[in-house]
Amino acid sequence: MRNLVEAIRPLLGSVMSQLGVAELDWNDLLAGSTDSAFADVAMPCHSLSRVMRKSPNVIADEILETLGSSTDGVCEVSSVNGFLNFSADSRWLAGLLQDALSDDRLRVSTEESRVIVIDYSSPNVAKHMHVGHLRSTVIGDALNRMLTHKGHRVVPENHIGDWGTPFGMLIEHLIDMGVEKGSQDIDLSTFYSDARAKFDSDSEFASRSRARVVRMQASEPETIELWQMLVDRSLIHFNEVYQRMGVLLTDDDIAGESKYESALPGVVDKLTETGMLEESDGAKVVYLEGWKNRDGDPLPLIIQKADGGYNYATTDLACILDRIENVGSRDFLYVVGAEQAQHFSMVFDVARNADFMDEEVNSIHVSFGLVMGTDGKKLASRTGGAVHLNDLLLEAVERADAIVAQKNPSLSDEERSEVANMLGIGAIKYADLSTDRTNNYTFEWEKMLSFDGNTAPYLQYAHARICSIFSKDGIDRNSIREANIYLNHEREMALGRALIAFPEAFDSACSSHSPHKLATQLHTIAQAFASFYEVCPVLGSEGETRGSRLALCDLTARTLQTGLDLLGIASPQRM
RNA sequence: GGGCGCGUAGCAUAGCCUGGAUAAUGCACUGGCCUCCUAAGCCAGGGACCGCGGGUUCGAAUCCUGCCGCGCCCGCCA
Repeated sequence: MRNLVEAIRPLLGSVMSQLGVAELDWNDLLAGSTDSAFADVAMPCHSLSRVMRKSPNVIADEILETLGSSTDGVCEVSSVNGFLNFSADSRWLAGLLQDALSDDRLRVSTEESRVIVIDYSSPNVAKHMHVGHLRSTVIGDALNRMLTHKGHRVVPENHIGDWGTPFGMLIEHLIDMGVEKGSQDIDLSTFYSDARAKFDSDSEFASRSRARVVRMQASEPETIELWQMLVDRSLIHFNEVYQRMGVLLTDDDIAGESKYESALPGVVDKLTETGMLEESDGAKVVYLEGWKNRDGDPLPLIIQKADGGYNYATTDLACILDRIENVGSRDFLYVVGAEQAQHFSMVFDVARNADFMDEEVNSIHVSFGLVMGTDGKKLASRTGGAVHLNDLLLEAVERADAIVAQKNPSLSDEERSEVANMLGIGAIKYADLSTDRTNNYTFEWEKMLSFDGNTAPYLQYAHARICSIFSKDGIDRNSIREANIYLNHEREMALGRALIAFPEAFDSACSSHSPHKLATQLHTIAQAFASFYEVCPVLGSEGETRGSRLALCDLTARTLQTGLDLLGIASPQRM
């Protein structure tokens, strides 16, 4: 109820100055009510007792009296137990809804545009994407969509694991497999583990692999060609998964570790210049204030290993420099699991201390918890290995297909298959996005695909129901953009309140990088709609009521569709 | 041992940043509602010492602090 607070504030301001209360003493008190049963906006007057030397009850009464009729047409005001309660006036609310109705952006404002880099997904070359990449991909993609909608230029960066010592064995394995077959034929499901097994058991293979790493780092053309085959094969796989998921990432967003390889010595040089770099057991490291290891000794961030190789930390630092110097961004989001919190904290510290980032740079680790199985442990396949993401997506669509076939047999095979795709993928994404990302979440098919509760299908169903109203009577949705809205029924008011809160929920979701705040509001809207729809006939009503209700339906559908789209979830017209 | 995070009805969660009233939502449970726009739904009801103890405050799920429990991280992986 941000709008109502802002509408009331000036009215209250003049009253408070009449009563001789300083702005500082009351300004923060006016806020959305904690319980909508009381009011939309409330002001507890208890802390004013000290200033006004009266009881909260008397103060609230006095303010109410002084406000007089100034709030007419905006809200109704009452005084209860030392609280001033403000309830939105139906005409005032209807006015806002009409603004939203005629607005393509549904009253969502844009911010001054910034260039925001979002680091997400980050699968590994020569491996299948697995469940470990799910949350980063889903959350990162939602943030990409949300912040773009908020007016920013988002630069997605997909830091695929495409470099480092494992590639020696991967390339040698590729040679053993018969390169002439072409990269299309590489079977990623066992490629990495086969190579690893050979590396561990076959010393001849292992030494070839080590030699190959050296040749790779020397950019030997033949080796790079083989490496490229592995990358290309993997990109085909990544893109297949991204397309199935409906994720925005493309090959243009690939920023693998190899991209920064040539910049790594420069990072070492720069850190050497600052005098931060120290030597420890042959490695070049930075010691940071406040970090201790298990034994209580200072814990370093390793910049260059004793063997001359580099770590992830160095790549991250090179990447930070690249973003500032080449990408032109000062806002970095890292959508990476919570277990890497310490790593990022240390990298950011070094980057700031070395002046790679000044105070204007916002570098944020957007962390998230684990995907858990119903057994309470980290989700794994029956054999204990990582669950392949593609399998997970296929199963979701398959399960959705079976449900849709049962619930709505009238759909054609083609339409059912489209709908199943939207429902299945939407269900997986929504399950992830609808709870606070910092918590672990439990992966449960039955729950996420249920049509009851805070699930994607429930929201999609609400949207589809509205679409069917319009298609039933062949009403052109654009024709009601200028309709007058009248909120005469209690449930129309409730729906109106839910819809009005959409922009502020979205803003809050953006600023805290928490998609669940948007999801929660969408669920509230869908619930309010279902409740309204039950008792307020739309097509069966007449005159201005019919026009008004059609407008409410259109606004609800567009809000749900927009909101789901911002989360990366499709809204079927029928289901 | 140190650091970070989490702990809210049987289960899953929101609210915590920025303190405010009878702690919100969903699942599950109980009872009602389809000659009527998708019952894939709606309405009503029961169910919570907000992990435990201190402190700050007129007021604490929310802020501070000490415990307890769980998870993750803690030197050449990413």
